[in-house]
Amino acid sequence: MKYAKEEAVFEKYISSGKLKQSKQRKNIMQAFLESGKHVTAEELYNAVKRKFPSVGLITVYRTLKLFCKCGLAREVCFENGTARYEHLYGRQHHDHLICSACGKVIEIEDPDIEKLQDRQYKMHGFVPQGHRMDLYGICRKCRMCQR
Amino acid sequence: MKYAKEEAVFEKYISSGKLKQSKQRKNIMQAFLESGKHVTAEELYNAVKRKFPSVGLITVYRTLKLFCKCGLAREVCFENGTARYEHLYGRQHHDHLICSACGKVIEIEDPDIEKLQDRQYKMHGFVPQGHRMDLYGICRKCRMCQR
DNA sequence: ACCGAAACTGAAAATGATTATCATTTTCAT
DNA sequence: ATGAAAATGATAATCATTTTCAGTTTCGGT
Ligand SMILES: [Mn+2]
Ligand SMILES: [Mn+2]
Ligand SMILES: [Zn+2]
Ligand SMILES: [Zn+2]
Repeated sequence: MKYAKEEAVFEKYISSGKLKQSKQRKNIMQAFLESGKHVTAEELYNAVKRKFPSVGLITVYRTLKLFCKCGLAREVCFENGTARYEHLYGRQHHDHLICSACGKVIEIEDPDIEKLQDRQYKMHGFVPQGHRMDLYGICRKCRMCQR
Repeated sequence: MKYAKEEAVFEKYISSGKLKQSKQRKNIMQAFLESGKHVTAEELYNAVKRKFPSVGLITVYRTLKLFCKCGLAREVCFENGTARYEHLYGRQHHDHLICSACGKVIEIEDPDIEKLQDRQYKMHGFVPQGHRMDLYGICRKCRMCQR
């Protein structure tokens, strides 16, 4: 159905390794695909539990790791320590603009910045492996309300 | 002596609040100023202990927080979760280029990137509060050795 | 459909970095 | 010198994440 492609990616990953399918994994995948962006392991766990009360938080952690390995998810950590997972399938690389007041996250893609980052890699003789750029600020709405 | 200015900043901060001086703080400050860049609380603790075995790790944590508050240090976290503290006094804002293989950290300042970041803030109606940009890659030396 | 090895699960315990508690010690203005 | 306020450090608590391990499930032969 709606997420056939994502499910195919995961199944391919499962069968290409010596991994096995399980209903827990299917349920967690389902909940992940339906979840909003940038979920916490715990948030996803709560979402799954609503429909499938038997799944454990530990399995959610393990399954999120699998999603990352097969390219369906990416782990991102903002300033507080907790890891968040975002959908990666069919998405471009992007960075984040975060409101420190309300936590809203805006995804930004700026090819000009990426070019300049490449310039830095070249200048220092590094082979790029990936980067993170998080811009923190206060959004318009929070400026209106707060004071 | 060598770090008179930094010490002055700290003393001013101490006396302007209702804080008090202590030999532990002096020792930790000493060790911090002499330390390399981007130390861990634990690394600093070990360095201090060599000269002053009585200081506790807890006090190192607390004192590092003070350094951050008075502008002598900045907390930075790279991809592994542990916090690192870098010298901030008399330093410009900068970002980091990190070798994923050997952990080497290169500090980069790129006004062009900063300009583009500001453009993003403006485009989305955010008031900037601070950002982090970490570029991960493999350095030249690591490419030679490793394979 | 059956088997068994290998993988998966989840509860409980372990981890590791950091923080809170609190009784004792130290600082510093009076 | 004195005492209130702050600092210290041992211990215990957090909190997110990982490890362990015994019981359960999957799946490729049969
Ligand atoms: Mn995102
Ligand atoms: Mn630095
Ligand atoms: Zn906001
Ligand atoms: Zn290197």
